[in-house]
Amino acid sequence: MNLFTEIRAVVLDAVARQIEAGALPEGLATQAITVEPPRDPSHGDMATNAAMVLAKPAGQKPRDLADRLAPILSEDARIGEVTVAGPGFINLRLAPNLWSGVVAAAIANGSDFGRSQMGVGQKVNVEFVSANPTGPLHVGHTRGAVFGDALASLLDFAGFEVTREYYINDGGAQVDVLARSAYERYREACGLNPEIAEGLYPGDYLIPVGEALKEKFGDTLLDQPEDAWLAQVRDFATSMMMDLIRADLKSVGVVMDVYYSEKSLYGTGRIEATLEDLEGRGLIYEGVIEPPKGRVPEEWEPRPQTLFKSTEYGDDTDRPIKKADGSWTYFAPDIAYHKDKVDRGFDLLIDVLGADHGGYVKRMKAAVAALSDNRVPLDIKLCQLVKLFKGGEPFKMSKRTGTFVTLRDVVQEVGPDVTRFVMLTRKNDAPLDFDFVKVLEQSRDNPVWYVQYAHARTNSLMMRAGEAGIAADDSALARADLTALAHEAEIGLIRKIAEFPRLVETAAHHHEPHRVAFYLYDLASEFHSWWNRGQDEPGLRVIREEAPDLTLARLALSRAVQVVISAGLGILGVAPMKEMK
RNA sequence: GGCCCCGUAGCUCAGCAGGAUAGAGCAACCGCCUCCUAAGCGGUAGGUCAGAGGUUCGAAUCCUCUCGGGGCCGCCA
Repeated sequence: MNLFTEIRAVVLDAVARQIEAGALPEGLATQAITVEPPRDPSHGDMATNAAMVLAKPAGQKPRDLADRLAPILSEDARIGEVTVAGPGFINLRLAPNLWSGVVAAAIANGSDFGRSQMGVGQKVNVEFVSANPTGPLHVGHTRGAVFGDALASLLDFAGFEVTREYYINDGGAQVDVLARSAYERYREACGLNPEIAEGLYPGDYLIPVGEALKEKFGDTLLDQPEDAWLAQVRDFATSMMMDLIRADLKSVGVVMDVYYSEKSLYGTGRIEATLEDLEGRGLIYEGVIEPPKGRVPEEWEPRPQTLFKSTEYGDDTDRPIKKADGSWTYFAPDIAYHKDKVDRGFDLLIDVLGADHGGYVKRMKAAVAALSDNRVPLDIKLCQLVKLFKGGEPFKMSKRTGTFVTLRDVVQEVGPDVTRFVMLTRKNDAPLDFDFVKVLEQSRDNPVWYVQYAHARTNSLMMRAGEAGIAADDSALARADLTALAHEAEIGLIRKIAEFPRLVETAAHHHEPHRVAFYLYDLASEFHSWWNRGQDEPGLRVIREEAPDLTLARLALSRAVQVVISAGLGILGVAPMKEMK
């Protein structure tokens, strides 16, 4: 239930009636008409810009139009006072029972409060993390993992049918490097000295892989030429790395629906077929790329390559799909992979990538546009860097020695819930500061703690009620007389709760889960504020044994807040806390 | 040289699909604990929304340009 769309329908109906009566011309565009909370609550509960939007196409003055719409709107039982203000805003005061209805709806729907049908069951594929299967996930991947997962949950909540997907880059040169690195660890496990040459992966996490190789192959791979062992060691190591990555993801609460192997595309003719498809559209040709201007590489030599005409779809230059030696570039199988997503019937594709992939965005969008005849949109969300701090001091990591801060390090230090929430308190395209000390601080400038505290407080109120012998289960709360909630702080809180369904839809529309985190912080703030009023004015306390009806109504409001926090945290993948330790 | 992202209060950042007087936290200052968790709450102060044009009844928001910060730019993925 979204009160704003409900009232917008009333406005649109009023406009339609004006058209019927001949007071407005037919065929007016109404998409731009909005119903939203006014910035200043004294203006009313909701405001619509209908008169201003329609004034020009209708050839009428906005005030006149508003004056005619106002009486029609006030006929609706859900609307109380209607006023026209400023350049032509129509301010609406809602019937009191609409507000109390919000509290009742929240309690009745529980953690499903705010679910939307906006997605109308459209199929969305969210591809995220997709880290090379060559080692454990690090902090940067963590942000992508959390962001992608929360975005997927958000879209699910908004009525889309969501698939979480991981693309395993197991087809390129990096898995050969992995194999060679693992082979050295295998030699080490066999009692030899490993020779970890420049360019190999030096990390300790390959030691168990070496041991497992010995377990499986004994010493049969020793002193064999690379050709003899590369393929099997590669597959073995890749598979172990994926087990590691799956476990990493699970430790932050991320579970993928699909793991899609790049290698599985090779030798199936899928890549070739995809390129034939593009060729059939005249988008593949042999050509020479211009060197990048202003930054000509040292040894630039023009060479003919197989190119994809991505400039047809807004890219800056055409892109190679084959290397000089005739093998595929990374781009070719990736096009086939995205074609596969289109063929699987997704209506919307979302790729979550690191910011260093910025140059990749246009070509991939071009490819998907071409392959789907512009039917399937591809949105690419780039996640910016995570800067680590410890108590305000930059937390340096050394890439040279192969020690980097891993996802596991972060989760072990602060826990999955804090990791997730903090990573979502910034929009994806802004850099994020992550301070191991600050995120655990118990203060208002730590949003995780503050929101959890609000939830715990609502829980504590329920406990107190129980101790006082007040039945405060949901069925009892459903019978509360909510008209008792008349104080401005209470109405303000209810307003905030009423915004939640609308917020879910806008956040989902923009593919921006961080909006949920900010909303929860605001809601928590209003709740703490209300609670604290009871400190100064005992009459405003939630639990007042001498006023059972009022107590019940306020407990219902607290419960509604609890439900919304819980639903919002659910989208972010964070477990609400029942008490603060 | 080109492309992408960013520029909002001293600091860190929000700003809802263009709407009314631009918001929050921190830092500063002033108040509030015999009282449902003061790990908190209330209040004061603080901004030419980088700059200049344009579109619009209306621009922090959309378009163009300039300046500043970051990222990317064939044979890596």
